[in-house]
Amino acid sequence: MTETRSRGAGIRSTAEDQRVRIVARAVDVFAVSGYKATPVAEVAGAAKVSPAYVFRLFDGKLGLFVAAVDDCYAQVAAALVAGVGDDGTPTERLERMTQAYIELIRDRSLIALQVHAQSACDVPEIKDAVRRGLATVVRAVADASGADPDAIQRFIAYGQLCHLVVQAGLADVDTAWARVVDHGIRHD
Amino acid sequence: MTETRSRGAGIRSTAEDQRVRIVARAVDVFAVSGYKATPVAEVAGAAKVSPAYVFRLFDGKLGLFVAAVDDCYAQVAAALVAGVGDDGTPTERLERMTQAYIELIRDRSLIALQVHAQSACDVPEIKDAVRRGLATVVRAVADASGADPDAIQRFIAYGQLCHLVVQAGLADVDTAWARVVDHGIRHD
DNA sequence: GTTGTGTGTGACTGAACAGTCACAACTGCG
DNA sequence: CGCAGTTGTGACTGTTCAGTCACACACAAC
Repeated sequence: MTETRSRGAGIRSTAEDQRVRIVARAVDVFAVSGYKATPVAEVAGAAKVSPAYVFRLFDGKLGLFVAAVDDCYAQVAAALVAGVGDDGTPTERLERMTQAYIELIRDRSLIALQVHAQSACDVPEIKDAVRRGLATVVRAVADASGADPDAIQRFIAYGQLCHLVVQAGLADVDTAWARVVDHGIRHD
Repeated sequence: MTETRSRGAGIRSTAEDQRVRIVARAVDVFAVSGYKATPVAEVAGAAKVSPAYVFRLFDGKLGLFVAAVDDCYAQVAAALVAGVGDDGTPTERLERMTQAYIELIRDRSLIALQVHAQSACDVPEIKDAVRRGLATVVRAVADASGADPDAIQRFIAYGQLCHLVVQAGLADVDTAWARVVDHGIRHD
């Protein structure tokens, strides 16, 4: 099978392209209603392919969702690392990462998909994907910030708070309690 | 028990008893797989009644889920307030509330259902229930602790971190990154 | 041409599930 | 007794959706 296929590194077939295209759409589409409530046909439609083709390229709906979750966490880790240089104290770097995460809210897909993945952790493969993704993010943040464990834990907790703010749409709730929760987390 | 007397304020019919019985079971059952992935029949089975009866008592599956979420947040708020006296500084009271919340993890239902509710916020009625519940909890914590807004925000963020730890089952992950995330959050 | 390989789909099947409805069984009450 | 109200269910119905499969189309190489 060392035929016309990818010699060495880099050359990918059209199917491989479609796979990444579809995963990219899957992140956005699953972000709306989550794993169980989103039909594969909806992802297929968004990617302009037939549902049958999606089932050919992925190992069932579960395989598609897991691929989307993996991609999501990879994007998050990349965005966090990209948003920080290597100057300043660990605390300052962590602060810049926090701002980078808040910027991520603008496209709420990456946030929402994490929430849906955490919610679907009763499916073992999804729980594994969440653990993998979390490991990626925590390690990336630790490496790029050099902060101590307690500070990193607070950073993750603050991220989780952002998830709540986004999902509940607290920006649209003009009450004292809502302002307590989403203080400092500004988004359109 | 007392006969089926009921005139004037508060009709205490058997149906009302069943309603609260069923909601109690719904909290536990929905906590496993969430709104969309849990059939009403499963809740009915757990409550030892027929699915048809559940549909009679509640306004569809959505009404049942919303009732469960409301009950869940009420229980959480009650547990937090119950776990704290009125002695010590606000910071100390908040610390005791944090411990009370960690105790709640023992029965993971109340935690898991919150996650599922947040995940299902694309359904307007569920988003409203989450906002209501959050309002209840934040106000209860603010009143009972007397802490300042920033401290309360940190408390909520820490709660959200607990949700992640429980859903991902980090207690079963014996790696450095997992210990960073769940440090201080001990549960069986 | 034919043969082979990879991309892509229409048309199906089968199961799960929300919601309904007619009807049973029990309870007073006149 | 018959009548009315309330609790409770079995037996449906219609829909949605995951997954499959035979087939079509493209493009090589021979």
